[in-house]
Amino acid sequence: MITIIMSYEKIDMSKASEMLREYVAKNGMRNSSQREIILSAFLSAGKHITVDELFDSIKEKNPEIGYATVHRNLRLMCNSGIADEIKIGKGKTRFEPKLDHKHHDHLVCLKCGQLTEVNDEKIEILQDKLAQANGFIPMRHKLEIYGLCKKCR
Amino acid sequence: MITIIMSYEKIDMSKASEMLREYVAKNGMRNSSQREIILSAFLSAGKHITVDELFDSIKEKNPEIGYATVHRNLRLMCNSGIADEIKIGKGKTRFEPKLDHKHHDHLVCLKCGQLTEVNDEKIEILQDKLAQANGFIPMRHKLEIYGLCKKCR
DNA sequence: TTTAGTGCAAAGGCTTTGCAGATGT
DNA sequence: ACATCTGCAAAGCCTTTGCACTAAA
Repeated sequence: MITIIMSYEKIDMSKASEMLREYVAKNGMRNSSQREIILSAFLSAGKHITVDELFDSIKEKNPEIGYATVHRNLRLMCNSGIADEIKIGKGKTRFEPKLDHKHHDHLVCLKCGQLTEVNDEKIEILQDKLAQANGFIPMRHKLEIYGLCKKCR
Repeated sequence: MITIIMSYEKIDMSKASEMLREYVAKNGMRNSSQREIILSAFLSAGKHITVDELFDSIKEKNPEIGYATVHRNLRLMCNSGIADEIKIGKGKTRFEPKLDHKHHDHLVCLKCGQLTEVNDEKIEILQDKLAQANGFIPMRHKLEIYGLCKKCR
């Protein structure tokens, strides 16, 4: 079955917040008000966001938060399993929420740059087989299909 | 059918050279001895190579060739269809010969970083279907499977 | 000759880090 | 109090560019 995911499901903020606290506690780290602001801004961004974009969106209400802090916390979120880092083509590194957000692949429009999330179980299964046929233990994967989107075709 | 490509087929140097000359001629560009040296070094490198690695390998015999020239010519080769740029994970940009080298996907070992090239027709077909089901015209794609290779499992 | 290519060094763009001061615990 | 986190600025790292010079055509 092919599933097309056009936009994010609502992210469970309290669960994400809890996961982050847990990770922070386990690793002898501390909480901070900035971290919560960044987490909240990231989860409500609702798209594949760059560090700059997130920084800018936070700057509006919290101009005291620095770029490095945003960057460091984004990395922390990746480590704690809340966020995923995606690098597509020559574009900047982007981040997306991982929690309550199933694995998916990306359709990338070469004209307008639109990112659409898609998923196909059959492909997932074949990918695992392909890896195993080469004595490889697959753990995760990344599929990007480049072309022209509905609007640009 | 699953095809596992462990290493490069022999690259046809004269054909690549010809293609490059053609591209150069069409675009009102000129030839240069450096370009031929870089092309030759690139084609005989026989692996996914970074600009630095290529630069270093050329430096041995031709220390007068600059980094920028290697970089510029690598880009030129991409534009002329001889090379492909690949960006995997957080690693540096790598380049690989495209000519006489079929489309393939990559298995990336998370432990040792080994890159293995693989291909599966069925996946290719499903990918096109997946894209089309979303009104998308697929043109090319990139699949990377991360995990543990034979040696590291 | 004319103009693209080269080599050097410097500038860009993004990511990461050092450090002094602020802040959780 | 003590170690982490923050904010700033500076450093890194890789890629790209400006410019005077070299060399194809």
